Amino acid sequence: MDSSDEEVEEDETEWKSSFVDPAPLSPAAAPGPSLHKTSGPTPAHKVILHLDLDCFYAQVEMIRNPTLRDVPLGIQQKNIIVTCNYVARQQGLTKLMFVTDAMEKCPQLVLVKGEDLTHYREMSYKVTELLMSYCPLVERLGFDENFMDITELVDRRLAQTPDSNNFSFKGHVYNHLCADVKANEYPRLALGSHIAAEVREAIHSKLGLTGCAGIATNKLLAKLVSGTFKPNQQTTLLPENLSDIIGCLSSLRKVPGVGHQTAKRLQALGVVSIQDLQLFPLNELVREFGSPSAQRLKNLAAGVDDSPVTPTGAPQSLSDEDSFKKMSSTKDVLEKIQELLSSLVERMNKDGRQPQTFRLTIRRYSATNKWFSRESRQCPIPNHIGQKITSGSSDDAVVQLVPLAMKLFQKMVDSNTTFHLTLINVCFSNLQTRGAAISGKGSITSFFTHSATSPRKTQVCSSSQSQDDSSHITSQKTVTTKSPQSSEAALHGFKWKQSSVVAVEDPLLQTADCSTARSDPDETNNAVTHQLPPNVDPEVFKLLPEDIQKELLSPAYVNSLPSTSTSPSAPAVVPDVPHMTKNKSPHSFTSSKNIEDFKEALNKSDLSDRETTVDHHRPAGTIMFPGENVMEDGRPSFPLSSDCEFPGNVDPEVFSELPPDVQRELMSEWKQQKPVLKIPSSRKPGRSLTTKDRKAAGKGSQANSLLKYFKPS
DNA sequence: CTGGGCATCT
DNA sequence: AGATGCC
Repeated sequence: MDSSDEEVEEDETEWKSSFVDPAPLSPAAAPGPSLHKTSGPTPAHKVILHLDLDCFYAQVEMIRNPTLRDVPLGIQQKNIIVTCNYVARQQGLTKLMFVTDAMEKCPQLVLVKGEDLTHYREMSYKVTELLMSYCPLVERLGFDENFMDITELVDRRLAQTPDSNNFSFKGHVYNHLCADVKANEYPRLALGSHIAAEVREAIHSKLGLTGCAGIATNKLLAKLVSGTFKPNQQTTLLPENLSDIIGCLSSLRKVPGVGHQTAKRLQALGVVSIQDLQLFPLNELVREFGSPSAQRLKNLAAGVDDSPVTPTGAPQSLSDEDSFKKMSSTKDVLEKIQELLSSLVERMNKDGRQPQTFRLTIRRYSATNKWFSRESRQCPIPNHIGQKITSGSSDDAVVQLVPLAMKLFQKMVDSNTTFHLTLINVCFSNLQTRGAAISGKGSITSFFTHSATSPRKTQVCSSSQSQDDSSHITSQKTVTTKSPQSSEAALHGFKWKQSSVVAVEDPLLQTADCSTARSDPDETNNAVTHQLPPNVDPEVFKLLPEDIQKELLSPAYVNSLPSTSTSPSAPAVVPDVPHMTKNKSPHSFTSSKNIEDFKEALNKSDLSDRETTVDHHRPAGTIMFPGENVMEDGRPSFPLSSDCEFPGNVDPEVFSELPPDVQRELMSEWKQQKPVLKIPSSRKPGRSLTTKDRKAAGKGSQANSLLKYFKPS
């Protein structure tokens, strides 16, 4: 905001002289006088390291199957070679080629399917973990790139270097054949290059991976320079060569941060090259992009990047998706969602955190629009379902999530009209660290809560920078929302960390399962289920929105296809190497084991499901639960005491979807909490409880989590 | 004839 | 909720 508060990332005086056009200056690059705001040691350059693993997916597959090392290898996702090893590149293959083109160019190409990212993801986090053992400021960019702010590491090393006249560079120095003479001019970058070499060596010796590194004074430059010598090499950029590396970019698209859309808009302004952008009047740029974006673009064109390395920590969302040529039946959608959810729930469980939000995303086919226009709907995840995820009752969780997903699907797609989907994505977000905080019984003795009470370590991690840096960082936008998240992540990274490496089950979490195993003999006989299409489990069916039920029972589906598994085994594809955890096994809900699981789930979730009724005349949007009478306004019809009304911010529709036992639990919860929460029945529906409200009201009680059912609007 | 993730900003 | 951008 205030330019005077901004840290001066780029020491202009060091490179400006070599820069042809000094016009583009960062707003942060305030004139001299405002510099001595901080009287720290030096407002010196940061030292940023960018690490970029070579053809990452291919490397992982070559580790899993070493016989692939010597053959041209391509990683195939659908019809695309997303990456290939260097044997293949020698024969002219590049990233993101079509399979047909690739096979044409290289007939001996060996293909490995790469749609399941499990192994890549696991290896990716191992790399990030390893980097974090050097310094906490590690930011991921995709699965195969990491930024590190090694300023402190460098300065520490510099402080304990006796001979300040004997520095050298490891690896290449951009635009220098032999830059060691310059090493004493740039001792910190020189030390950075040594750290980079050590880090790369560690990645190689401990994980068997090679990669490139770039060492520079900001993220933009580090990233730009890291790719200048490939593969498995590293390059340092001296400030005096800034204009070189910026100037030799062939197009604006090469600038990280300038994507397809931005480049198009710039082109419309007549801005095509870096130089164009450097010379383009800021005013007009602001008119097109707004002030922040315009300023950012200007800075990028000047090689200026004041963005901090923001520790990534654990991901803020987990998602799983699949794309396909055509999907046009509700049954197929249902099955695909089941498949995606099964795998996603497993991952979520290993992560250990509890998701509070579920999102379903689709992409519709459109001749013109095929790439873009995804649509999504999201909803809160009822706590009892979230607990099933964290407690490991994955099949139960899936069974209960499918109806939620189908409900969201209905909001986007009218199943009465024809539709044509090309992608489905399921996503968990709003990930809560305090996993199974079940209060009804027992305090939260979980491992997490314990660590959460000692936030000391967090501060060490996230702001152990020099005073200059930390004050700068906290003045940046990122920290307000992100820092709490990443602090959490840093704290709880343990579970997250362990899970990504070994998949350890936390016994504390397991004991936290609140499901009081109520065994109720249950017979699943009803008149409807025997008409169900194949692959649709009756128990799942019962939980589905009524419209979906109708849809699935329509003659079109009942009469159609025996629907057996399709196994498209491509000719040239190497069979997957045998491994224990096949995450995306197309296990659907047809196996008897799973059916048993669902029965068990239903038994646990309800005590009175003697009979099942499906009311086809029920208005859309309500779900019939077995054994419960639900009135049309969504309120349960079981007797309620007069003082137990819905709080004003309860969405009846959401409430109606809850399993009966949870509905009862909620109602009794309200009876108890109402005096505490002081929710007037006249409360405006538009306003929901704030986070603070919830914390204050529900601290340590189940209400805290249950109240999250309510829609904010 | 187009991946399967992630993140941020609006 | 969508757009955009990164890999």
